[in-house]
Order: sequence, then structure tokens, then C-alpha cells
Amino acid sequence: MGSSAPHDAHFESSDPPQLEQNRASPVFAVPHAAHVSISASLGPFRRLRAMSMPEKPSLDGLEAKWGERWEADGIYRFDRTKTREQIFAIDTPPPTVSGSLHLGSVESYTHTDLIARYRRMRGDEVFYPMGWDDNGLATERRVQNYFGVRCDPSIPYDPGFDISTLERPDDRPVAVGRTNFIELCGRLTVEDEKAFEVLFRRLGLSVDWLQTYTTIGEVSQRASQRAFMRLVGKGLAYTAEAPTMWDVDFRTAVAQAEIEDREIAGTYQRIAFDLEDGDGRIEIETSRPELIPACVALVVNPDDPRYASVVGKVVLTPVFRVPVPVVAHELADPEKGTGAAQVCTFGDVTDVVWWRDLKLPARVIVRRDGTLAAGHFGEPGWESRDPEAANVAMAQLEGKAAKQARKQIVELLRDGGWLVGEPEPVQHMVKFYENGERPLEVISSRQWFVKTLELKDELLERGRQISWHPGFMGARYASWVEGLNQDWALSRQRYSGVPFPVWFPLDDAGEPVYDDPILPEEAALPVDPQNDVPPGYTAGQRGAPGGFVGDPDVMDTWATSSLTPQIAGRWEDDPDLFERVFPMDLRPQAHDIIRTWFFYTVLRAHLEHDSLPWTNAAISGFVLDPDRKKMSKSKGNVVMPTEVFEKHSADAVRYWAASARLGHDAAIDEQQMKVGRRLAIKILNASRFVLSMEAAPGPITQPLDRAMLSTLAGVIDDATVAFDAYEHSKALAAIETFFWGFTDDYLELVKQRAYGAAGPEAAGSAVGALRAALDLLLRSFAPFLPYVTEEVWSWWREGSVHRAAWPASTEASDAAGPDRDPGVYEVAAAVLSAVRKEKALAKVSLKTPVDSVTVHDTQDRLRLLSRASADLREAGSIRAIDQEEADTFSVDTVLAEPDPPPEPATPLEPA
RNA sequence: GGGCGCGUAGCUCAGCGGGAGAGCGCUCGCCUCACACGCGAGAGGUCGCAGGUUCAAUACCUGCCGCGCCCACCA
Repeated sequence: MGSSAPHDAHFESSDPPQLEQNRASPVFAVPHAAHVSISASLGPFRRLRAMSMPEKPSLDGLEAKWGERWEADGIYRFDRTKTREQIFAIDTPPPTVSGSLHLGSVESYTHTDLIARYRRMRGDEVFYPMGWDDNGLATERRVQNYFGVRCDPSIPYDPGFDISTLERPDDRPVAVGRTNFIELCGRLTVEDEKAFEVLFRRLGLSVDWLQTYTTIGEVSQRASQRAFMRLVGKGLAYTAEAPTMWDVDFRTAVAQAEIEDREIAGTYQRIAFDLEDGDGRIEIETSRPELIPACVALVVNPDDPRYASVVGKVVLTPVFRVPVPVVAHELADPEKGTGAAQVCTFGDVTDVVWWRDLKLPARVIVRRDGTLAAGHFGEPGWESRDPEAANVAMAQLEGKAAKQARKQIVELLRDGGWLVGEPEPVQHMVKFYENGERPLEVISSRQWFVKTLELKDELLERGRQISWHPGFMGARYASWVEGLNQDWALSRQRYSGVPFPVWFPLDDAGEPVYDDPILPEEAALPVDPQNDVPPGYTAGQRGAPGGFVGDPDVMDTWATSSLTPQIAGRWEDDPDLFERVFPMDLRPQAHDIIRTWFFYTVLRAHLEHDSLPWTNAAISGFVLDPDRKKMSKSKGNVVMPTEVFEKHSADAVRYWAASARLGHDAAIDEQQMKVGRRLAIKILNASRFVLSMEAAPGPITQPLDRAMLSTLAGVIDDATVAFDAYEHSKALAAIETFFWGFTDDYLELVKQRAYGAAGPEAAGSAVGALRAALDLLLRSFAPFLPYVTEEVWSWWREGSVHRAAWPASTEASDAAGPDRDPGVYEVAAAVLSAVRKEKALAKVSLKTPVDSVTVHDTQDRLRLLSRASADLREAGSIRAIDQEEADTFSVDTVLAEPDPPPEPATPLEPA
């Protein structure tokens, strides 16, 4: 599927995990000359101060401290002098600022940041902008609710308008003019955007905050208007009067992508249509009997023998007595209902297909607000055998919404004897606007469309060219494209959004000439046709016969959002930048907007640039409310991001997010955040311990030290491979598992030696290995836990860990030197663990001395063990370790009698 | 109706052809000189069900069952 499609991104996972060696920090090969001299010459207190390492490290305050420093130092600043090959460009999702930011966003934005930080450490110059989606219906609704206003375009602009002094006499929304309304939108979204930025900064997103844009901003308006004009120029965008899905509450057209199915209660009525020749009746079933006055035909399947004899005949509609033909069409399903269906203008999308294919007339009775219009029976196009009765019946329906009209007509049908049997209640699927409350109607209106249907195959191919992470998400895209059934309805009869850069000339009668739209010069963009005057006209000609009128609509919010790569890349406004970032490398997003943001972005890049907008897609799953899965807690406990930041720290929340794989849903899990917090604290404490060792780091000579670093080299390889495959959770798990073993086993094993128990040389090896490992571990954890790693890094390293190189396994293996069998570490840890177990079972303190330990194991492993036996004896307070060859590993431990005299430290055995 | 994903310890999940794992929770123990915001340990699972392939299946194939999501012209 998508993942096997050809691509030429420069960071593919087939790359070996070796890195840009020139970028690796020159750490332990020549071990910190400057630092060593400090250690050697000063006491521990002075040394701590020199390293500015706190006595009692804490997570408190790290977010404020490093958030400021990163911004002040420009750590995440994008360097636009880099070439396209050096740049990794991310098409960041612009969140809808009129919604609230919840943990789902926190999760997926963290996923993006993990990739950004990893790529940056791998040496890429990361282009990581941030956008705010602040146009569209969500903004309008928030402004309406927040200020208690509604938009009335007929009210002229009031420059002195002041919302704070606005009076609401009866607590109802106050009407304000269009421009004032849009100004309120702008005012509120600015506030919302500030709040979002605060939250995102706290989360530690490594975006370059200089690279921000808003979808209602001038750059976005110019880009969307320009792109739209070019589509018009190529004949790919067109205006047409056509039946379109329509929300009767928002009173706007909506596109297929914004439609969702919902199951609602309805009723099927069986209704009889009389054949005009008097030769019987045809029964149909419908859930929308109120549309009978709009019925223009009955349709049956051409192969349905039951109806073969009536095709071509004429029936009279019940109540209204309108003669309509019986026609045949393949889409008529013999299995459904009676096998015959009424065709109305328009009940649903299938009606539109029949209407179009069979070239039927239109009798429209649904108004834009969803109420039924008056009939015109007896007039042309509204023929009836009994127009008087039809109009009387229609008058009873007029002005009623669908539901009420339905009740009414059922009575009329029953009275006239057309109702067959009793209405049958059913649950059925009905189309809704995703933000809507009532079922969509199909209403004919003039809209702008973008051609998409004829591009299906090309768009499917584009989908196959993208590397999807995880791969199966490509199927979502494909099934969406395959299911497209209408061109993209681009216009919205709303106010908040990018206006169409279009005027229409008015003919002598003052009617718009839609076939001859007037477009501005590109240089004049952005324009507002409601305020701006088209070229060649004067302001006084607005609305006058022979003059012009501005297109009153705004574009679908996705018309702008689908251009985020172009907007962030400053397409045409800054061609140099655009060249360096487009097509981008990565689109990160959640799976719910594949049909919208993802699809439209692919479409726009295909149409405008004949290319993909990006080469990789990282698709996050959903975050599930824990309450929804389990028994609901008595409180409606909504977990807010700020709360969990306070409670667990940003690093801890990131840890939770990073634990979730791409493409898989995750539950909100505060336990997991606690684990993350514990990990962060552990990193602080373990680091402080490692860095407070008094012995000078020296050459790494001891077998256990070499084995540990050798093990770490393998871990780094695993993590690197995982990251390259967009499996950040796997990378984290590998690093974390090693780290806990590092603190629990390795630190314990070498602690005494590092203190000098086996002499300065052996101590130097331990301290050298500890510091080498710490350096590598901090860099490995840096993408996940940016705050705590930066804090520790600052204690002893120059610069930011987030500008350091991602660790290379060769750094660890080179530091380990030759003769670095990781088995030494593994066996020593296993024996230490077995001894601890004995002590735990005996319920004695871990410092309880052990008289003797007998290790049974294979010859090879025993040989490895003996190379670490001195460390093992120190760590477990073991007097003697005996070995016995055996097939399977086991340990016999003889604990010392209580109160034994302390043993002197044993000299280190030769390796 | 079609497609995708998931069903492994109480919970969240990893493993995906040869020993059933982690963390949390639970139980027991330890003030061990980095960390009690800590440390050590233990109990706990017929790896959804049924077939098949294989010397060997939790893992591969087929079919069921259950959960979730996506898509569908749902009269």
C-alpha cells in the first residue's frame, strides 16, 4: 500500500543508524579536560557549584525556566539559508482555536514534536511552523455565544461600535453588521490564540514561533484567493446552480466531506399512486411523505418483473393529483420497500442522480430554512388533475418544517385513502452536517465547485505515493476517494472566512451574469468584494443595473486549510523560502480529518503544483476518555491539559503521549503520567549521583563498564531504527528499559568501585563509563523529556541538548573499546538480582552480608561472570562467589549470620 | 453491505514461529551513604473461540464471536 510506494525522502529508514559524525559531541574520547581539572583540584562542594548542580534536584520550575531560555536563545529557530536537502519541513496542523485544547491534541502534537526533535538531532534543519485555524463556522459560533451577538449582513458597518457597551434588552442575541461581526471574530481569536500558544509552549513543542500563521490572516487570504483564481483560470473551479447538500439551520451549502450519517427514528409509510388509466395502483414506501408535492416520477428497476408492464405509464400523485411517469433506473433496488420509489426534487442524493440521469423536471418545495413553500399547482410545471384541491392541501403544509409537514400530509393521505396499512416506525440512517442538528436537505442553489470527481484515479495514485505511518491508514484515504460522489462544494453562505475574489456584472435588469465573473489582478489580493470595487467599475455602480455585485459568500474553511503547506511556506510571497520547504516532508495529523484536511491538501497540491504536498503522513489515533470505556465516575471528570501539566509536569504528560503508537487509540491514563514523572525525577537523581562522583573519569578498562556501554550501543541502534520507522513508543521503551537497568543494576554494581574501593584506575573506568552513558542517555531521552534532559545537560555540558546530535551507537561502542561482550553486564545483573531475591524472601535488609554465592550456569556465562565478580561482591556484600557448571542458570545464596564483622574491600581481580 | 484496526495478567499495553512479558494496581519486605516523589521482591494468564499449516503456534492461514473506527446512492 502507501508504505511501499516509491518515494525519495532523504531520511528513509533504510539509512544505517550511523549519523553525521561531525555533529556528534566530542565527549568522552578525550574526556572533558576542563572538567577533569576542576574535579581534581576542588572539593565536592566547590565542584557542585562549578557544575551548577542543585543539591536537591526538582522538576519544579523547569518548564518556565527552559521555556524562556529556549525562546531567548532561539534554540528552535529555523535557519532558512539551508538547502531543501538539509531541511525537514513539517506541515503542522493548525488547531481550531475556537474549540478547547484537550488531551487528544496534546497527544498528537507531542507525536509531531517527537519527530521534529529527533530530526533536528539527526542534523536536519527542521521547519516547524505553527498555524491557528481561526476562520469558519466554529469561530462564528464561538463569537455568537461569547458576545451574545448574531450577524445580520443588512446592517451597515458601525466604526464606533463598542461591544462592551452593547445592551441586550431581552437577553437575546443582538444583531450586528457583517464587518463588525468579523471584527469581533478577529478580536476573540487573537485571545484564543494566545491561550493556545501558552499551552503549546508549556507542552514543550519545539516550533519556531516566528513561523506562525492564521487561516484568516492576510497571508492565508492572499494564498487562498490566488489559488482559487488559478483554479478558475484552469477551468477547475466553476460556478453552477445545482442541487447541493444544505443545512437548514446554518443556511449554507456543505460539502460531502462535512457530512456524517446518523441513525434517527423515522417512519416508513406505504402510499398508493393511482395509475392514470385507472388500471390499478402502484405502492411505494417512503420516510418523507411530505415531499409528495415535489414528486416528479416513480422509479423501478428495469429488470423487476413486477413492474415491467407499468414502466412508461403515468400515475397520479396522491392528494395533489399530479401526473408523473413511471420510469426505470438501475439504482432502484427491488429489495427495498415495494421495489418502487418516488423521485422528489429533492429528498436525497439518489433523487438527484435519478433526476439528472432521467432528465426529470424539478418542482422545488423546500425553502432554505427548511420550511415548505407554497405550491403553484395549475401553473406551468405544476400540472395537476385537481389544482384547486392540490393548492388547498399545499396551503396546509406551507411554512411547516419537515417534521410537522409530515404529520399533516399523513392525515391527508389517510383521509384520501392513499395510505396503505399503518406507518411503521424505523431507525434509519440520515445525512447530517457534522455540526448540524437537523437532517440535511438537498437544495438547488448557486455555488462554486472544484472539480474532483474526474480526478479520482489521479488522487488515488497520489495516496499511494505517500508513505503512511502506520501503513494501514492509507486505506482510509483510498476508501474516501473511491466514495466521492460530487465535486467539492466550495462556497459557504456565511461570514467568517475568506471571501471569493469575485464580482458579477449586473445586466440591464439588475440580474447578475454568473457566467461572466469579474476577477481582480493577483497583485491586488486579498480583496473583499463586499468593500472593494472591481477593476473598471466605480463604487457607485454596486448593485445598480449595468453595474456589479460582489460574491457574498465565503470559502469553505478547508479551502484555506488545504493550503497550509503553501501558506506556511509563503508561496509566491517568498519564493526563496517556498523552494526550500515545498513539498514538505511530513504531514502529522489525527485520523478523523483524512477526508478533509488530508484529502483537500493532496488535491490542492496536485492541482496547483502537480506534486504531493508532502512525502510522509504520521497519523495519530484518538484519545479516549477513560470514563467512556469504564463505569462513568460520578463526576463528569474532564481532564484538562493545564491540570495534568500542573499535577504531573509537561515531561510526564509527554511521556504518556509518547507511549501511544501512531494510528492506535489511547486512553487518558494518569497512572502513565505518574510513571513519566517518576522517570523524569529518576533522571535528575541518577544524573546528580553520576556527576557527583569524586574520582576523575579515566579510560574505560573494566569489563563490566565496557559491557554496559556495549549494551547501550545496541539500545541506541534499536531506538534509531524505531524512530526512523515512526515508532516513537518503541524507541522510548528501548531507552527507558535500559535506563532502569542502568540505575538499578549497573549503578549498584559499580558504586563501590566508583568510590575508589578498587583503586583510582578502576574508579576512573567506572566514572568514565557512567558519564559516557549519561551523556548518551540524556540525548536519547531529549525528544521525549525535553525539560529534564535540558536541565541535567546544563549542569555539565555546553549548549542545548536539543541542538546536540542524536546519539550514534558507534559513540557507545567506541567508548567501550575492544573486548566488550555485553554478556558480562547481563550475567552480573542476573546474579545480583538473584541475591536480592534471597534477601527479600528472607525479609532482611539489602545490605545484609552474604557468606557465599554459588552460581550454576553454562561455561561461557560463568566465564563472563568471573570478569565482573569483584563488582558483584561489592554490590551484594558477598564474601565469596563459587561457580558450578550447569545447563540452566540458578544461584544458591548463603546469607551471613546476624551481626557479622564488616569485611574489608576486596582488591579487584585481574579481568 | 464493503474495508481497516483490535481482542495477551485486575488495568494500560509490548511481544508476533521454538522458554508467556513490562509498567501500574495488589501483597510482602527494606530508612542500602543519588533518589521514601525511593529501593527490593512476590502472587496473578487454558495469549477471544474453532479448525488448518508446521517437528513446533499466543504469533502464520481460514472461518466464526466480540469491540472500535472508516467508507457506502440507507427510497
